Amino acid sequence: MKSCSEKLKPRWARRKEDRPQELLCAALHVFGEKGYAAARLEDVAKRAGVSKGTVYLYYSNKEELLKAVVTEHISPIVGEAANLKDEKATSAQMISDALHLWWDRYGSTELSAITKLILSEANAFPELGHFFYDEVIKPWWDYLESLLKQGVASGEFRCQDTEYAAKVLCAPLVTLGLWKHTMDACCNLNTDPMRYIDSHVQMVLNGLSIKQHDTPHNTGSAVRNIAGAGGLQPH
Amino acid sequence: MKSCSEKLKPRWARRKEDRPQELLCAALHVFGEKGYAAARLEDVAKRAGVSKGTVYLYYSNKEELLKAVVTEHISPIVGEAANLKDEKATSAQMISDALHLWWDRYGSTELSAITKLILSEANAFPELGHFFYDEVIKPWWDYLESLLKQGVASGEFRCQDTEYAAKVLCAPLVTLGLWKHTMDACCNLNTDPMRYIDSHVQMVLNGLSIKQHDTPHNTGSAVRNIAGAGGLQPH
Amino acid sequence: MKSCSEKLKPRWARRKEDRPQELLCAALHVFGEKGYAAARLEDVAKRAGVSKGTVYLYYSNKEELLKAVVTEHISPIVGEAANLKDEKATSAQMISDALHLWWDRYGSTELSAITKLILSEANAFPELGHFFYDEVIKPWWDYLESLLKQGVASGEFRCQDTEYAAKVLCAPLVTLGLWKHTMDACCNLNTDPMRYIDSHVQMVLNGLSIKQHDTPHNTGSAVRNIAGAGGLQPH
Amino acid sequence: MKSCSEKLKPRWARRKEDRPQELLCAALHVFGEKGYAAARLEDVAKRAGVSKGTVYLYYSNKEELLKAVVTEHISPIVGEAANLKDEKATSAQMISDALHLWWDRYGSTELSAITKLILSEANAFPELGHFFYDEVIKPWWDYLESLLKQGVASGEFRCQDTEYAAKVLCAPLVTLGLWKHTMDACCNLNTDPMRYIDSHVQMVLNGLSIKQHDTPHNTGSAVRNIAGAGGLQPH
DNA sequence: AATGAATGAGTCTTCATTCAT
DNA sequence: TATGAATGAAGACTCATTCAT
Repeated sequence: MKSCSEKLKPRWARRKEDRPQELLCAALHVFGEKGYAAARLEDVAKRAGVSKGTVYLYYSNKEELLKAVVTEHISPIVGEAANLKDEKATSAQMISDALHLWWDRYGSTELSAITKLILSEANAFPELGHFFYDEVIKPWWDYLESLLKQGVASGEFRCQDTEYAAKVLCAPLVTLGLWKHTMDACCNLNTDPMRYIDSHVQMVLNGLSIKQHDTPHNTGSAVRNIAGAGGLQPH
Repeated sequence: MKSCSEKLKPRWARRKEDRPQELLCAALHVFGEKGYAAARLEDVAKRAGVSKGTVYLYYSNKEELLKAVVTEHISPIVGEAANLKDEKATSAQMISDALHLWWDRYGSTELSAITKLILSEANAFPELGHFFYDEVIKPWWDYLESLLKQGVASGEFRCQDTEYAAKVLCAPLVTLGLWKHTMDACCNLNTDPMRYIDSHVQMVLNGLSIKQHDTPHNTGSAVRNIAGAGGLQPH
Repeated sequence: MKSCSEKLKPRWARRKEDRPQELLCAALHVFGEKGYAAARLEDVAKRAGVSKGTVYLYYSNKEELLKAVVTEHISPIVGEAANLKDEKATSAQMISDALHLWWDRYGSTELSAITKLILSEANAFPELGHFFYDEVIKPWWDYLESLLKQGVASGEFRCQDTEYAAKVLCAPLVTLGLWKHTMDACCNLNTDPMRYIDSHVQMVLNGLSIKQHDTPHNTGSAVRNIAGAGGLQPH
Repeated sequence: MKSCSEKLKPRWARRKEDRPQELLCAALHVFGEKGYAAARLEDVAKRAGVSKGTVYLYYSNKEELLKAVVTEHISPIVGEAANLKDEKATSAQMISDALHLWWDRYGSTELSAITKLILSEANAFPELGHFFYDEVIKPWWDYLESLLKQGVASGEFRCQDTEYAAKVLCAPLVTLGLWKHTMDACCNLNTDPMRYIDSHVQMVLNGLSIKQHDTPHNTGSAVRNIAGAGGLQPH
């Protein structure tokens, strides 16, 4: 796997042993809350209980700290999906397990702040986005697709487009993770993750429709009902 | 209505009425790409074809510009979902139409940069998150839930938890919109929106499982297969 | 008299006829209130009921406007003191009249804002200070000194140092004019000019002491009573 | 206590404790010379031998710096007048001493730049004017009035209006302080403070008139002698 | 290794000044 | 003449980074 992390490791992996993890935790928190640009290194230092200068003993600058935050936090789950073994279980069960696993190991922890961080900063630091895609997203997509294919092969699942179905399967969990870090907080919502995941699993496995039928074509009927619909400007 | 890319008239010939929209377009682009904090007003001005000072003739400061970007871009779709009328169509068809509508009217336009912007800045500007939730998200959730309930009432759908199912229904579209603005770009992916939406619609309507059954309980089987799984720190 | 104004007139005196006096009045008000640097030309324009650009039709820039404000407002009283004729009155009466005249013609009008303006800006625009000194202050000093000398010559006054006594005679009126424009306003005081001037006139003519004696020497007794007197730093 | 002009230690050796006073000295000088609005913080910093950013380590912004300049420079003389003790001296002697004291402790130092500063900025920062009035002016007025009353009570002084007489007594010293900072500089005058104060003291104690009489009423005679007297506009 | 005072480049913001109408 | 939108130089302020201790 030609991942970004391999290229990056020589640069980022120095002083791994003695690098205080408090710094990375503090940085994830502050970066996650404020975004990279608005985060002040002094706040990170304060939160880690050290002085501003100390940060520079471990990370040569703000950008390196960001990269370390992402890579170090992610490293424990790098390749995790790829190592998931086939189980002697129904495909439905394995899909459900996989989605719950993602949530347990990722979405429900502060690690999910990483998602927000990467989405926000991927334009400024494309290698971070690439790294995240290679090490986290793609393996999960591949794993979910393998489950789907296995289910189709065994006659348990119907699925015409396993590649995109895998992407779609992940999506609500990603959204949920983002949600917990943003809208839930600012709107005083309190989305229940288990209820959310269960709804998702239930829907994608059994479907909404009692009587099976082809996917409806987009009739555009709803669109027609919007009076005076006009955007600000065509983009 | 002129497109953002047209730069016809010389500076001085452009009228006061045109400026705000030109600035809002430019600002959405720059804010969406860089984030609020990292965006330079000079870049916004340059993109709008004006000088730094001109921005301040229309928006009293950077924050007001951000708020205007969000509110003005969103205003055309405010209440849109709430105005969608019931159709004489199957519920399946209406769900499909609704999801396609969302994409046509929102996800596929530069408006979707708003989502990223709001997720990134909701902590710093909670009123923006709140506004977006009240005016865009909640109405759509409500609309989708009404469709689900209608389908259940008519015997067409099975759905135990219409509230959360509505949230889940939206999620992949949100993710897709974010994706187009971040990972697709930085990883040279080129996710096909129609194929993605169709997979989503197909899955949620018909379900993956050929033989219907109860939602599997989370067995945690996948988790057990991960060796040495350990996060950076407990969060 | 080689006054600054002669050198300056060629530059400042243009367009005298059609130059709107509202502009100068507005400028005096705004400059007097905010000071030169903090005054916005737009405020001057607004107060004069014209647009920003119009100011530039009459004054080539902010500095010229300031100079015009000073010179034009002062010109009616330029040389006024020098033209005061000897009266067939007691010197005491003439001193009193002179001080009341200063107040009537100068201190009590918005012209006194000029004093504040000049004191504030004399460092930045020394020629203004010089002009004011030559055209207003010096003639008044000379006039007052001439009255004092006349009084001494006629045996009505005792005065050892007519030059400095003249300066001192003016001083309370200057202070009063400044006071009305600053402290009176911000501290809600309401100093009564007539009562103030009368006290001044009474004191300088008749003196406080009932029994005449020499000016006491500074014994420094009061100083000795201040415990721990210590400034911020020696200057 | 080192003087402002000493620049001994290299930047890095100066301690945190020294900075504020160095900055306040520099700021008083620059504010006093240019006025608040026209003063550039960079000039203050340069004069204090530090960089722009350093100012903000000690004062959160320009306005706070101004307030600190005023309050810190004034604090040593706050209440000073109120603490002046009665002396076993003639009231004339005490008046003379008091006026010389004011000059020694205030007018002759760079503290007198404060007066100019406050007069210039009292409109913009009324609390500064108020503070100065409460802490410096009013106590001095009260002190001088107490001396006058004491003199009247003991039969040494005649004074009908001690309240206003006290105000008038201060005024020439205030004017002198302002003068040294403005007109003296720009007009190359060199007013001799001692001669000035002595003239003032002599005049107010003994009076100009050899033969005592009532305060003359304003006859307006001088006014009548001015031909074509006409202000710019009625104010 | 750790500190935190100091630095100065970079950005927001203001406003004198210009200029096409 | 008059307007006011537009400009851009200048200055307040922030904060990543350095460095003497």
